[in-house]
Amino acid sequence: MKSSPSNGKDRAGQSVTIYDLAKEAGVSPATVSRILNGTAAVKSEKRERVMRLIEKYDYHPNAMARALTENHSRLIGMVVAHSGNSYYSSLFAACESEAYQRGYATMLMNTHSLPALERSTLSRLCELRVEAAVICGGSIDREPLDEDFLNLLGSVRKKIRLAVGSRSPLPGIPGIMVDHAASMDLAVRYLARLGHRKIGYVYTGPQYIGTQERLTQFRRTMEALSLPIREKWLIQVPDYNIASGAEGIDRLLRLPEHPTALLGMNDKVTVGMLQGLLDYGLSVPGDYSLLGFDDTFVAGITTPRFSSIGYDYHAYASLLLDAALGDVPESAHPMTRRIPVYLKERGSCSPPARE
Amino acid sequence: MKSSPSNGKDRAGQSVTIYDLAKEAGVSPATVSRILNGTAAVKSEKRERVMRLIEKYDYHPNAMARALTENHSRLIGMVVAHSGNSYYSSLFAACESEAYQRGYATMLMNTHSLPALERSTLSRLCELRVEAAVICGGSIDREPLDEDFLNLLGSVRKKIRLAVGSRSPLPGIPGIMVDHAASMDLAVRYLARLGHRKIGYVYTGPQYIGTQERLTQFRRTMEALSLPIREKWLIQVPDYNIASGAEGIDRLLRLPEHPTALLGMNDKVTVGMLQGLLDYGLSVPGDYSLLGFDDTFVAGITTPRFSSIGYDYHAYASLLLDAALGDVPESAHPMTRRIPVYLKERGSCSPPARE
DNA sequence: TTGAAAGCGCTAACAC
DNA sequence: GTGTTAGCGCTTTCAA
Repeated sequence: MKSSPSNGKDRAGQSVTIYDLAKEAGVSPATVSRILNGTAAVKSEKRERVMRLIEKYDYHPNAMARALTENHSRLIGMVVAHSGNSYYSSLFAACESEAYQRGYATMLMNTHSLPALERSTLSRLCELRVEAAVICGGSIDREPLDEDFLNLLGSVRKKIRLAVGSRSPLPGIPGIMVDHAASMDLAVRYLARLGHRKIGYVYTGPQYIGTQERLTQFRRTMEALSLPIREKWLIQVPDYNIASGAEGIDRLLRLPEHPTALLGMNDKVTVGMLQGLLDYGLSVPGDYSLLGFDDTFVAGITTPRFSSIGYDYHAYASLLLDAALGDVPESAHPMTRRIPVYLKERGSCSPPARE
Repeated sequence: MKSSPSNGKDRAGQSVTIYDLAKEAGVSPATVSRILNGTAAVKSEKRERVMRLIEKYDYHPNAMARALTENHSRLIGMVVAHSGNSYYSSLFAACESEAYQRGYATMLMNTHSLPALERSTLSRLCELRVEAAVICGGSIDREPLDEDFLNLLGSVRKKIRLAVGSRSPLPGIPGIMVDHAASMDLAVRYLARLGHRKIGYVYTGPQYIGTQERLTQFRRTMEALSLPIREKWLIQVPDYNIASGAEGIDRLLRLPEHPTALLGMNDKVTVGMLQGLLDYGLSVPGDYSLLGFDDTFVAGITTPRFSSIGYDYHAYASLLLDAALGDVPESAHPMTRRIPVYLKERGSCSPPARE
């Protein structure tokens, strides 16, 4: 027999339930539920009485209990490599806002690109029965994909919907990804249009898909424009950070011959490159034109500011959630959608002064 | 009568339960539960059998159901003003990591400092029965505190533990806050030690507690050191952003007499100030010494880099979670703990060149 | 050691 | 319109 959980006075820390409300209002729990959800018409007199009690006790329905019966949690999990990083935090902010509008709350979890953490985080999300998880950064970006990770994704996908901020790793898991090829094409053609023929590129993480796509496209566009590709000017540095950018410049300037325009893998690397150039007493765009990728706000705070290839985080977030929440049959072909890119000019590129 | 929820073959999308495991292993659900939680000794033979099934089905216990019976969700809510902002995203990253270590998952929600969103967000967290919520930014920082908001906090506090990244707003709600007075004292004394007597300060948001504490301390320390306070050099600008910093410099340079050292409310404002100075063809620290607050990474990417007063985000996060998860009796006196500050030198301050 | 059964707070199917 | 009742998946007495 079901009896009111809090009989008589409230038990400490125990929250009010629909049974409490029902009893005090002299109606059944079902009626309270109907009022709460607008599931069916209820006599306005009773509705009034219940509403007053809801006010009085500042009643909040228990989302867990609700999720248990309705079989949906209204929760979305977002697992990123480093939420402290401005790329991920901007993307998350956009996703959170998208999710909120659709009535979902968002859990954000960091993996620091550690496979063990990726595994346990995904496991936690399964336990929480999130309705979908969005994965950005970490193993998902590796090329080729790690087999263990792929297995993990496969088994997680059986339990919860998944979408990734990368190319689709598996049938049934849609991917949304920046159009890296288009971004590189845009960058190179822009510099070429300014008159540059000698273009250098400082890049990182050859094990990541984005890097590979950009590098490939770099060669393609250079060739398409009949510009010479100098392997020495393609400089691979260890990390996605400022120090690596500076290191890239160091190595570049030691070469006998230099390019007239420079591309940096992302804004952080480009900041390092800029600092490196300035430390050598060189000027931008006087001595070198400089162009970054991602168009984060840092491109606007260096001196000089630098131009950067960017894309719309809100569009990205929106597609990511559509993909995560949408109905993607498990059998669907791997499907990757691309985010379009744009060029934000800030005056760090000009026609080459030297040959 | 209780019967296995998935009788026979798995129903689509329906997940495996302890009943399924129990039935297939030929034990009772209670036994499975005991194995899962190590609540009681179970014959290793049965344990083996169950474990194998857990593997086989990649079983994940339903955290919602568990939360419902155990009456704790292992969830923490973090509500911030703008998670895209590097101050909040760094703080969140630190909190998430702290929470994860303690076995909690974290929900991050943005309020954009909108009272309506603050209210609905807190409401949502109550429904989710998070075990604690941490509030940073928005109304919680206003001085004086809005009465409606205070009421809201009071009623939320009755349902879930609360901690705020500001001063304690109410008995029973602990506050953890940067030691703004100490930070300003450190800043002014540092400049004074370099020989500066004329110090200007560009600040924002006089309706916020941090601003007020800094401004008050600015006057105090200046007085303590017998330095002249010039009201004209205390420049109030509208926003916490780059444009405001530049505006501050504009207004300052129009004055007949100028200070030799400049303080910026936070790093973003300071970036704007730096850009403003450079735009006027002035140099740092040649013409003006410049010092910021928060020591975010932006202080290291401008040219020149600038020194800034900072504090340890991890210590901050750790105290915040201690406070949120700790046992704070509702009757406890308002209690605010302060985060110590440090000075990070990056060469943007030197002895004054002029009088 | 183990199982049966009650209950966590809510929704929904099924009467009336 | 409204109440009764049976779960949702788990933990936890209480007995055995």
